[in-house]
Amino acid sequence: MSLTRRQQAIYDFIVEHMESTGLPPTRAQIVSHFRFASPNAAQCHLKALEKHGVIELLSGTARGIRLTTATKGRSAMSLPVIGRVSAGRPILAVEHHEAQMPIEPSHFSPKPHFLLRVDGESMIDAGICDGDLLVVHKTPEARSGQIVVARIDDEITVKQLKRTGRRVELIAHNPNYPPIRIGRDQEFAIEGLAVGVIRAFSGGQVPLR
Amino acid sequence: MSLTRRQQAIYDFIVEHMESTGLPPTRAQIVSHFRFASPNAAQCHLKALEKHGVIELLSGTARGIRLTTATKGRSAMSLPVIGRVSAGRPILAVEHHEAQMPIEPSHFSPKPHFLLRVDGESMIDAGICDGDLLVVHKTPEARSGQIVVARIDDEITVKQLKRTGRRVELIAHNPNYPPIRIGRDQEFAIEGLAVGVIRAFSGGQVPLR
DNA sequence: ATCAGCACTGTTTTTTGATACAGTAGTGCC
DNA sequence: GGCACTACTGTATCAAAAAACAGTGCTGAT
Repeated sequence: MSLTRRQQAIYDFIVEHMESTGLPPTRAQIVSHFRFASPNAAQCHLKALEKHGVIELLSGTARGIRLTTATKGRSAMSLPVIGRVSAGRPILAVEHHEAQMPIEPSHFSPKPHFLLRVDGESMIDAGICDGDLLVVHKTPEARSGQIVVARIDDEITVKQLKRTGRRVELIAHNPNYPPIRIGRDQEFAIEGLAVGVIRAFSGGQVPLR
Repeated sequence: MSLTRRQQAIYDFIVEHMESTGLPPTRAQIVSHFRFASPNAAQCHLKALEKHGVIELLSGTARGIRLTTATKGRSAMSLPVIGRVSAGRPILAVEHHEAQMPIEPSHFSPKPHFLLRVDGESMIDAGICDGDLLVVHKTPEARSGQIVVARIDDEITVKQLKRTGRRVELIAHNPNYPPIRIGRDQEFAIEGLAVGVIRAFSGGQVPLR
């Protein structure tokens, strides 16, 4: 059952009012915004919205309007954003922390541990662009085909993992970058598994190929 | 100048109350929580907190307590996730709300208003894949070259905007999709501007081309 | 020793705000 | 035509809530 046009307007006003002032509106504030002549107009609309289940009215309390949809499942978790990783230092070292960013952990699986700023275009065909924040689950294990954050000697890189028998390869997703084969003399470790990407377009700029 | 132990407790109670009920507490609620005998105890504490600049009191309004910006920055802003948009209904209508997700608004510019779930592969060469959440700034205006959320008649689509003189074209970024030219008889509106992308890899699955 | 500031009690006044009751007008439906 | 439903006007009442005023006792600084 969906809202009528007028009910939607009332609902939008409540949301807007809460965002701008931090408080739900009173009946009187709804009345003055919509130029109603009677507080009962607002009251009836609120009752209708409650009947539709989109808000909850707390009887007898001032501004007792609660949004039922918005209140659900917000367990924001703040993850560290890792910037340029300097050689020879562990990836989560304090000096690599660029910022802290809240994300919804339940949106990613497995559980994310940190965000890594992507440097370079080598994974562009996998939809991972320069400057993107890669959402990473910290783990030393990964299956062939997964996108991983890997360390070769002291270099951190993001590539697709490919295991052929005992040989490990890191596949770039950009025709200009050849696959990387791990030599016997190289130190290799998987730092984490890519579980998501967060990108911000800077000023309407588009990452095109 | 920092808060006293007692003032901190009052402040914590306000934050906790707002998180659990969605409303700031009244003086009476502070009184009953701290077992005060007088409403003035609460009133004086609120005045002290306001003097310290951590809250703002809206004079004469019920529950008129606002947490100042310093504390607001810590908690992420929760944006609605818009799923499949049904024809003929406004994009932000309640029935399209799929979920609510906290994000860091300052990470995106201009200010994001909602998240739109991307349907289809038409923008894959711009790094926007099927199932991605597009971070959208709601605006009816956009410049040529920007990626927009547009409505043609009753269909919502994500494309790159191209203006050539008076003609408007929507460019897909996938060689299999031709550009869309807007006819004179078609209703066209820009719903918003893409300011970012959030993607979750489902179970190590990689979006490859 | 005194004074400012904190942390309250106790009381009163005045708004603010919720909510009930009684109606009116318009629409779509069967 | 009658009924249900939306969308209001207009009035009234009472509880919830803000906020002022007048105090008390304590602590720590000058």
